[in-house]
Amino acid sequence: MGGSEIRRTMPLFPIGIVMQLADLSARQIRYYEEHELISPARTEGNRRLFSLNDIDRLLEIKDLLEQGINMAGIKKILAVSQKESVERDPVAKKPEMTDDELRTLLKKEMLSPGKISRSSLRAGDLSRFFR
DNA sequence: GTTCTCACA
DNA sequence: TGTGAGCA
Repeated sequence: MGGSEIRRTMPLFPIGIVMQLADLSARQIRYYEEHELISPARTEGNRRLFSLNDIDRLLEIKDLLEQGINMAGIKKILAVSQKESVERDPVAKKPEMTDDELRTLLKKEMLSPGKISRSSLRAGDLSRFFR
């Protein structure tokens, strides 16, 4: 296991930030959670906290959804992705997205068309990820 | 101000 | 999926 794994699973972002990064409504994000497509952590106050992995998954879900795949299908595909990373030979090299690639993807999301109002984001939340 | 759950003129 | 209510 790479030490970067903990960085990706570390609960960091509230739903508001995730909404902007993944360009999904809070309703959708919560809906996907209900269907166990994601499982964000919770604060003591019951607020959801998403990790980079959660966001990565959300983007994947969004992608599949735009391809016309329904919840059942996505759930299945995501399950396979999970299974593959688990069954993946521990010794073998993992053809997985690197942290850097993930950051690049998120950065791209922030700067993608329609997100000119991203100024509020630079304030803190992600600043340390895109130094 | 933000997020949460619940419910639907 | 959106939206609004009523809380914390």
